[in-house]
Amino acid sequence: MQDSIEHKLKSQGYKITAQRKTIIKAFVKAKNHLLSAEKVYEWIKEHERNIDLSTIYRNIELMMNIGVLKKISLDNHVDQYKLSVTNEHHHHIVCVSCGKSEIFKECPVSLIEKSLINKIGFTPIEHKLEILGYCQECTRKSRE
Amino acid sequence: MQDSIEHKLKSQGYKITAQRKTIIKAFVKAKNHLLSAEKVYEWIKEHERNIDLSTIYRNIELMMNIGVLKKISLDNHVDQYKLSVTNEHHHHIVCVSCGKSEIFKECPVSLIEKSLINKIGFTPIEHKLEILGYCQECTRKSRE
DNA sequence: CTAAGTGCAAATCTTTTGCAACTTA
DNA sequence: TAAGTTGCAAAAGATTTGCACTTAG
Repeated sequence: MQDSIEHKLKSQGYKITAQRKTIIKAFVKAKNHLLSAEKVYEWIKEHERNIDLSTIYRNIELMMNIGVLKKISLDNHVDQYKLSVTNEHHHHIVCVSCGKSEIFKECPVSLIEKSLINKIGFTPIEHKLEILGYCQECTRKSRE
Repeated sequence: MQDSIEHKLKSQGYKITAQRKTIIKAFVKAKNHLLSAEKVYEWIKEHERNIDLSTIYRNIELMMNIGVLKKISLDNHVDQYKLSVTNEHHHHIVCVSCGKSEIFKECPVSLIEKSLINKIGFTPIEHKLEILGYCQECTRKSRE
């Protein structure tokens, strides 16, 4: 995991710095818990040396660009992130209490709400579904 | 619409001020387009008198609290809002190009992605689905 | 009249950016 | 050594707050 991400960075011409390693490590350790930039910063400050927040933001962006990190914005003005190595389409079940998230690949909501979630003991209290794309008019305009 | 919202405010002991009326009007006029606080501010500045941004924020929060406004956070650090009078469970299809949104009540994603969306000419490019609730552990803890 | 609401200015909070100094390959 | 990266400080952008003044009921 750590290695494969570093390899991916290296293969795209990015340098492997101590800071980068540490930031990746923080996400690997977090497993499926969502981390905000601030949380990453604090984890690193506690477990390793200090890394500037701006460095963390820059590397989070980098990791998103190379496709190993996914952003999840809830409604609280703090972006959260987690590693996402698979290319398969999937969604996340996020615990609003502890921040832990799990991946599910069976997309339709009906499956989710009924069996899938109950099967793992998750108590859904709310779900957000936004479908982004182009409406009829904008689809037409973009063709012109 | 305008009246029913004002009535709801009044019935809960809030005063009907000129500013409040105008803010509601902006959302009513916007129909199903999402509006950010800034957009509301600009619309009002253009069509009516000036209202301070803080007043707009305070009233947006108020309207969310009484359940007539819904917040939709996309990934761009700008909260957007739209009137939501129905109590029925529903989701939104949001055009990333023009900001127009539509409600759909048939929830399962499979329906959405297949027929429903194509039926209305919407071109989905991405969809966000977050299910919020409590994971197994937190569910257990909350029972204790 | 008086509690609620507004405008203004300043504060907060998250995220971004410019730049000089420092590393990695 | 050169291009990429970092830390620091400052900026930016969205949202919130304190407070004196104003207004709806």
